[in-house]
Amino acid sequence: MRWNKALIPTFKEDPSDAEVISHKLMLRAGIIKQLSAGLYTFLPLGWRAMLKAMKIIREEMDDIGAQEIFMPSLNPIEIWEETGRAKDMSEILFTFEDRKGHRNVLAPTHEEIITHIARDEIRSFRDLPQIWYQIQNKFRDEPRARFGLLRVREFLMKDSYSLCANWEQLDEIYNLHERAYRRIFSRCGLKYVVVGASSGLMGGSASQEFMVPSDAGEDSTVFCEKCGYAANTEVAESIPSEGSWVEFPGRKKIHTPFLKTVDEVSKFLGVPQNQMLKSLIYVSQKDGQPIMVLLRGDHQLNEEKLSRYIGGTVRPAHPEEVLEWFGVPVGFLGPVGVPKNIKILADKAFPIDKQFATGANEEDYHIVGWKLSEIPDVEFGDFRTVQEGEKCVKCGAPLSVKTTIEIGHIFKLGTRYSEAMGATFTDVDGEQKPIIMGSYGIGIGRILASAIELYADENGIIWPITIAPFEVIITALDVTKSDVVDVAEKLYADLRSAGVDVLYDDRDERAGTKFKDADLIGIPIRITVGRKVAEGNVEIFVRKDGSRQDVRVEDAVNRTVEIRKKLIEEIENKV
RNA sequence: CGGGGUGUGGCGCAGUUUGGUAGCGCACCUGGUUUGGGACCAGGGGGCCGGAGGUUCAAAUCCUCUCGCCCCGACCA
Repeated sequence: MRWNKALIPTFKEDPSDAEVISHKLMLRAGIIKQLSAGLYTFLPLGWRAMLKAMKIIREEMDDIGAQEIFMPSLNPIEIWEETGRAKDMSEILFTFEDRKGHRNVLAPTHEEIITHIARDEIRSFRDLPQIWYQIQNKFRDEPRARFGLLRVREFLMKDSYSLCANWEQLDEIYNLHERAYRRIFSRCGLKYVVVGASSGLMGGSASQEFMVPSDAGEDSTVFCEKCGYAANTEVAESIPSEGSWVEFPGRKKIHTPFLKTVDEVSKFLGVPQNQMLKSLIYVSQKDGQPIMVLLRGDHQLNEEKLSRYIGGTVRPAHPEEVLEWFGVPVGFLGPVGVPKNIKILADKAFPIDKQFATGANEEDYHIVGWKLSEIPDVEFGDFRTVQEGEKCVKCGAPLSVKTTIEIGHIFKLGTRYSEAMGATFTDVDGEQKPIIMGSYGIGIGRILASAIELYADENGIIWPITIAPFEVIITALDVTKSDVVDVAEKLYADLRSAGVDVLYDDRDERAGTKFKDADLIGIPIRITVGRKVAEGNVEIFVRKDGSRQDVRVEDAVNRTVEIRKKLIEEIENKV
């Protein structure tokens, strides 16, 4: 491609409404252009990088025997009602009526459509297993699109689905995906970790996420440096800190006017924070019933864990609701003497035989000296969020918590969809059984964003060569000089013949502009054709390490091909 | 959805407090001088100031409503 004729709108200044590095650089480098909140056009450079990533994905998917298909994004809502997800996902589902008045959805994912195909086409265990995948735009009405390509409302996803006759097959195909995903992300030049995750709205048994550690990430992941344990905080476990505990001579009610927070009350009573019992009220979205959750005062609730326990989403109760149900304002709640119909859950990190201090269910009063073992009908579970520094459950080393970008997610779905939609097959024993499914997603735009987050420097993007929009840029300085142009043109033609992706900067711009632009858009190898052609030389510059070398014009193509090969190998060797 | 911010040529911003009909830098066009890290000189084009309504002789500026975008909190590739 000749830059002179290309659409590569670069900017010197940071755009005002970008926050994270990848977003700023993608806008500045002419990779993407925003249309509206969470909607972006991929400009030529961006789309070329996307195509590179897709090529890698297709190769690896095809390699595990997956078959590429293409499903409609426009779906009648009825199919989403069959599985109940029209309701479960209603918050993020784009829906609208067509001219006949039928309700439609723009698909946020494709389990339903896959199951629809499967229930018609799969008859026998002999038809299984199957892996079907597609690369398709997904639509999710995110409450808050942000951070450029990291969180958008329409995005390109590679999604695959496995259909199996038994659980062993599912394990096998799930593992195939895990391996394929490792290869895909490694070949895209990313650094990532595979972590245990929650299956959330997808349902199912096991799930793992592929995470790129980055400050721009929106997930938080717990890591053990020592043994390698890693899990999304939604599912992560840890050994809580010991805490310190005081003895109360007996049960007592204490006047605590205006003292509401754990911090205030613990100071006033002289009780360690960990010995305070924090009583939170949540509401089950399913039946609207209130739930009381008890935690150590120094711990934080994890809503995802709670909703998994409940089997449905939850929300914090409004203060008015609390007043209505308990007759006291938040801040003075406790498990002693709550109305009978209220479900009480306690986090297992609070020792059952230790005395606690908590609200008295009476305004301006707290109580001390009770134990959880004395509270009737309490259910125990893991409801807390792991905190930095707590001990690893596997090896006891201190854990760290980092933010991460989720680039891939694999799920063992089981029979949730096949049962809901009647997708069955005849097994060897002649029985009709629901197909056992798995689903596996990759956010392709996030691959690009992650690469930029990982490798950019103060001059701009540094693409891993495997997903770079171009592998080589020829920077012709002073295009008014015929010897420069002649050499540049010849290199351009010869490199393309050698199968190299080349961008030829043939613009009549000053050297500084061209160098800055080349750095900004992050092309891995730059060939500078300038005054050194007088001595028969050009310069080869490697973006990644800043190395430069002068080579004879006649050796330039070979040398460039060698460097390109080396850069690719550096990535491929890590696979 | 709640809270905060912002909207002025393609981009980044000033002007709004104190109404008088729009300005700066980058980019763009013409000519010239320059030419290995975002040049310089001269000239030029482009915006009725997010939208609607109102107040006023007069509105980017004041009032009302509305929309977009960004940021902070609950979801996901």
